[in-house]
Amino acid sequence: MAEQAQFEELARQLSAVGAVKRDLGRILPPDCPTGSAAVLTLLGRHGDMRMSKLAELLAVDMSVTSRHVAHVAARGWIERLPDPADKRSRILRLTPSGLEQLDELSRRTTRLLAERLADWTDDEVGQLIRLMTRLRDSFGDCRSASMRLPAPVFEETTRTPANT
Amino acid sequence: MAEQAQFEELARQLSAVGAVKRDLGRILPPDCPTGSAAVLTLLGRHGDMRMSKLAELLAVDMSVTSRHVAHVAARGWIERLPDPADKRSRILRLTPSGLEQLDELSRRTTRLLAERLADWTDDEVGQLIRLMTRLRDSFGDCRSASMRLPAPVFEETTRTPANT
DNA sequence: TATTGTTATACTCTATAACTATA
DNA sequence: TATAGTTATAGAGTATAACAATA
Repeated sequence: MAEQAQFEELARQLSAVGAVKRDLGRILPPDCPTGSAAVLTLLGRHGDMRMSKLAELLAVDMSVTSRHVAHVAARGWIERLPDPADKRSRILRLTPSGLEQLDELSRRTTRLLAERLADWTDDEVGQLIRLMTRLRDSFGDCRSASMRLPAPVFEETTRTPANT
Repeated sequence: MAEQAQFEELARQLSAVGAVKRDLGRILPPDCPTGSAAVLTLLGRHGDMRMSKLAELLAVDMSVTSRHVAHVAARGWIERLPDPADKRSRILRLTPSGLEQLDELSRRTTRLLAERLADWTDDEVGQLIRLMTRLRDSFGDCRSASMRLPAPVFEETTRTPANT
């Protein structure tokens, strides 16, 4: 278990990484903000899926997902097919146009990262990816269906909750 | 130099880490959104500073900084002292009340991270911090006064800009 | 009655531009 | 003329709640 000072520093770095995300967002094509880019990326990586699945992957509320999806659908980058198994549901699928857009996103993002991380080794990038993925898992496991942990216990915590 | 697939994956993870940030934001005290928390944290870590310095550390426009600062100042968590060296400038300083608030932020954040990262080793957390810090530096160096690189060159790029 | 998805509303963060005061 | 900071305005992301259609 890490020390408190480390957790504070990690929180700081998590806050600060927003600047990097904004830099990446700034180079996106017009009409394709970060929310749309995330939708296209996830559809390209995981293939066709329903709204609810996409919302889970995005880790945002389905109302938010609905907005993003409407945006990319309006531009013809995805189509919303009826789900034969459930008429309430809709299957999301990238269109050829969406694939092109996704390629463009990929080119721009890759180019910026290659430029900025020019002095990083392959291994360092891999390490960062691995740790960020694990960080996400450590947080996401209590959201998704996994939930294999019985719920956090605070037996040893005599400290007051300090809930203001 | 890393491969393209790695950069794509890194971009994806950077996008996804937003979920973790939102989780951290949700546990903040009322009246203290993430912007305010960032201001308090940076003042606590770096001591008194001017608006412009804070804006640089936050890596956001000074207009944004001004808003956040106004918010925390209105709640008495910081004071804005005149700068004897420059009447246009203002020195930001945490108040005792601000220090209390900062302690509360620290407790909440640390508690959540300790809970979620319970199975992480001290070394793993340290690695993640180190790599995220370096990532930020790799992006930030072209923003701050450093600017030691002569500017990105695209001599070899025959590819069209594709500025759609 | 519960679930999938949409829409309306509100809040936070951010950037650009116009403006004030001072250097 | 240039810089430090503020304010007005606008755009994007997100969450909650109310709602429609279907399971």
